Amino acid sequence: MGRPRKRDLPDKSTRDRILDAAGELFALRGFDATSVDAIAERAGLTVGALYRHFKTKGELLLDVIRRALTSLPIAQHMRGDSARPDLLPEMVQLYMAPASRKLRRLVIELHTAASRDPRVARLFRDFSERMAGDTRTRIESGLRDGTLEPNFDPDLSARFLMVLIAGLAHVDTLYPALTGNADWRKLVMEVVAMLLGLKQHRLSSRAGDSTR
Amino acid sequence: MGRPRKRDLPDKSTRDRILDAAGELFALRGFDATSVDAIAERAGLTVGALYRHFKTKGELLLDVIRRALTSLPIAQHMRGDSARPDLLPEMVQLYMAPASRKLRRLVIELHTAASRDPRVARLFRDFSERMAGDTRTRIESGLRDGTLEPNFDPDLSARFLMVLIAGLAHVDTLYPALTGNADWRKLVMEVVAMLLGLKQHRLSSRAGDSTR
Amino acid sequence: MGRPRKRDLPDKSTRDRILDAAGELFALRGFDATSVDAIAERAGLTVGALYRHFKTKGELLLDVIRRALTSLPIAQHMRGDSARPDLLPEMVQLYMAPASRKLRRLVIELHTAASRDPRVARLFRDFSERMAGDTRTRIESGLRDGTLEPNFDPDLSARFLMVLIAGLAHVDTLYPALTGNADWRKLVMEVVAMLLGLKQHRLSSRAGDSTR
Amino acid sequence: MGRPRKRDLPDKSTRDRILDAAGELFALRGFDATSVDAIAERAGLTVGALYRHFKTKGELLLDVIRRALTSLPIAQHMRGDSARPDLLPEMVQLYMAPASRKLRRLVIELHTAASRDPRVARLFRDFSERMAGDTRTRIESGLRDGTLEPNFDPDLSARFLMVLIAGLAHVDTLYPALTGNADWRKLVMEVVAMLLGLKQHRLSSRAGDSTR
DNA sequence: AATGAATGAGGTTTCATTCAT
DNA sequence: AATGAATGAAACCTCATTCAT
Repeated sequence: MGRPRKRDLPDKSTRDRILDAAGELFALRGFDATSVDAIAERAGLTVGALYRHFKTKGELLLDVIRRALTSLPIAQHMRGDSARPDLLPEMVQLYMAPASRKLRRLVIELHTAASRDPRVARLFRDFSERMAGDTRTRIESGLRDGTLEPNFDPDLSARFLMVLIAGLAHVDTLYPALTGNADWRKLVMEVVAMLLGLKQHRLSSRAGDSTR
Repeated sequence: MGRPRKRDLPDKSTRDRILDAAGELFALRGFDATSVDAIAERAGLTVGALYRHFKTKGELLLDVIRRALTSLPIAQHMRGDSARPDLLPEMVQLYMAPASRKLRRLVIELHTAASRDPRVARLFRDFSERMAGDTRTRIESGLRDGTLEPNFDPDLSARFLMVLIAGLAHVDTLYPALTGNADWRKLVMEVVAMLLGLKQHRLSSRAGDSTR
Repeated sequence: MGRPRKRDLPDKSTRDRILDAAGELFALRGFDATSVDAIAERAGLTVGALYRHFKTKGELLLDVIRRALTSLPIAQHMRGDSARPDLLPEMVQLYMAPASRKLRRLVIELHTAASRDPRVARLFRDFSERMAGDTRTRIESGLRDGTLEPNFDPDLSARFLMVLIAGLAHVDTLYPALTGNADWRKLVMEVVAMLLGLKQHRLSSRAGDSTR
Repeated sequence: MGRPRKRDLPDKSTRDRILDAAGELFALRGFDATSVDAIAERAGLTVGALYRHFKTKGELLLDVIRRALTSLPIAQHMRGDSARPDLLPEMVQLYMAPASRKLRRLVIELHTAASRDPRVARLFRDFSERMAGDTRTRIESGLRDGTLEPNFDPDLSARFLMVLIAGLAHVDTLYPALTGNADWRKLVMEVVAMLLGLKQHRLSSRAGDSTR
């Protein structure tokens, strides 16, 4: 009882260790199926300590998501030069990679959490809006410098991209085989390119067109 | 204790009443957050009665999903003449309608359940494969009779459509305003048309293309 | 619903079929662990029917035991000529046989039930008294005709025999290997013989004595 | 909700309090008929607390029995000098005393539990073997130093003693009056003495023999 | 800042019993 | 005499949360 006798020095802050643990478990088993004890154990401490850092399990979820939304590879990626529209296809590419499986899992959990808890929903909507805005800016920038020839309204295209990403999160559940299928990834990239009006891609799409 | 004296005649079978109640609640609050008591109460029974019809809560979920997968408007829709590829856009249209909100909610719950329970995952994958197969057949049929000029492999296109539908389920969470936006629906339909190679749509897409 | 459409003619009375089923299950799994549904199913009918024959599960246990106490091989055996004391060792012999395992199991269940339910306890005590009385009569009869030379009070010897039988019921749990061990059975028989003062046995006991 | 503000200091460890409570109730009403709530209440806790100490009710039974088997007066008694065979009759004497009623009750419960749960059966068989081995050692020791002149194989005699003890556990159910009967106890002791080949007892037995 | 035993409410499941048919 | 759906109470167990240490 009392403070721990010693312990391998925790290079990360306790708070971060908890957020990491919770994030992994929420993504793995879902919010409801993850017990506070399990989180504490994975973080290397006990419930009591956890409750010194987070008021309730719900708050913890909120913080996990808050952090995920900013540290998500997608979000990170987008923080780059907002004038470069070519980062958009790159981001989708990255997101579809077999290695991003855990990321896709977390996105699903995020959506689920948002559909349950209004506070999460709020956070999530704000994030989604920011993402849509950023994407729109990139499209418009591409339009100005002639890199893109968009077929559709940039705002709606941007939102479509986000919806598509939401759908792609479910690929592992729907068609597990697709993750490793190069043709599949190519198809998705074509659609993205068509959506943005990316020039060289449209050509490649035409080419594919004529061969059939 | 024991049997009740009588009761207002339940026109539907008890089993169906339970499945209805469970379906609604699962869609509304999710599997974990729905208590067996709540289901029983909504079905107008006691828990004990529920357990005479379903071995466990998990089995109940399985049966709810089984039924949903066959009675889902989408599935129903697809049961029509398999030679008519124009049903595909129609189906997507229907799915995006504001009125289908509950349906989209259930689809999310389905995905979540599938990512938790391997048995649900199995059921779901089978269903998804069937849907993909059916869609592919329609595309190929359109290719033969000249209605479609697909740009891509019909099988992959079919799967993309399913992934897109999964994504569209999240529209209410991501961008609630889109549901009522006609331009948005038009954009989605264009993408679908492009995917299938639906002739007139491709032209309209081209047209939009040239105006910008 | 209603009466059954037909069924394989039940040669035994329904009541007996229920008692048989209950007896087997009680012996197998114990009273508490046996559900009324299981009994009904094994008897080839449904709960409702069972409850037409027995008021409660407790009453059913009582009747099972009542019947067991009269139809038990032991009891049957004892019904023979009450002047023949040699039936006593025979009975013990029979009781120890590997084939009587189920019987021993039921005896344990009986004891357990008696230690739980005062009504069963009453029934059981009456039965035990009868058995002790019968045994005492046999011993006294042997004493009169010179077959036996009892070392102890016949009444106490008789009771000791019953206690020993209770203990022997636990052999399968305590030392499963003993059931098939001839030396073991011989030892028990020696003790029984010594208890009753059975003449030839005492000699054989003496013989064994001297060889060691 | 949450932890209570304080409480009368529980001198015993919580774990022990639970084991005590469970032991008493199991002996009193049997395993099945004892609810976890009842145990918790008797131990002065809530169920939740109980479950922090024992994984399931079954594990609790196992631990109760484990503790009983080592702390049982019988087992304690036997831990004494293993060269003193005279402890055996003493132990039986103690076991038959009216005051040992609860002990006998627990022994029955033990047997019942063993016949239900294979894990309990295992524990119990190990214990029984140990007891038999110890008893045999004592008999052989008595044989060497001339205190005993066993009539039978020491190993079988030892096992018979254990079976007899199992039977004696049922005395309260079979013939409640015997517990207080000195003649009865004398008879049992004679049989034990005869079994072990205890010299003076054999003589007294012989003596009784000749007077009849 | 951390421990971990304890609470209390709620979850899923089982089951003896009843009663309309 | 039989069916079997339904009841309601109680069983076992889990878990977020608190608090003395």
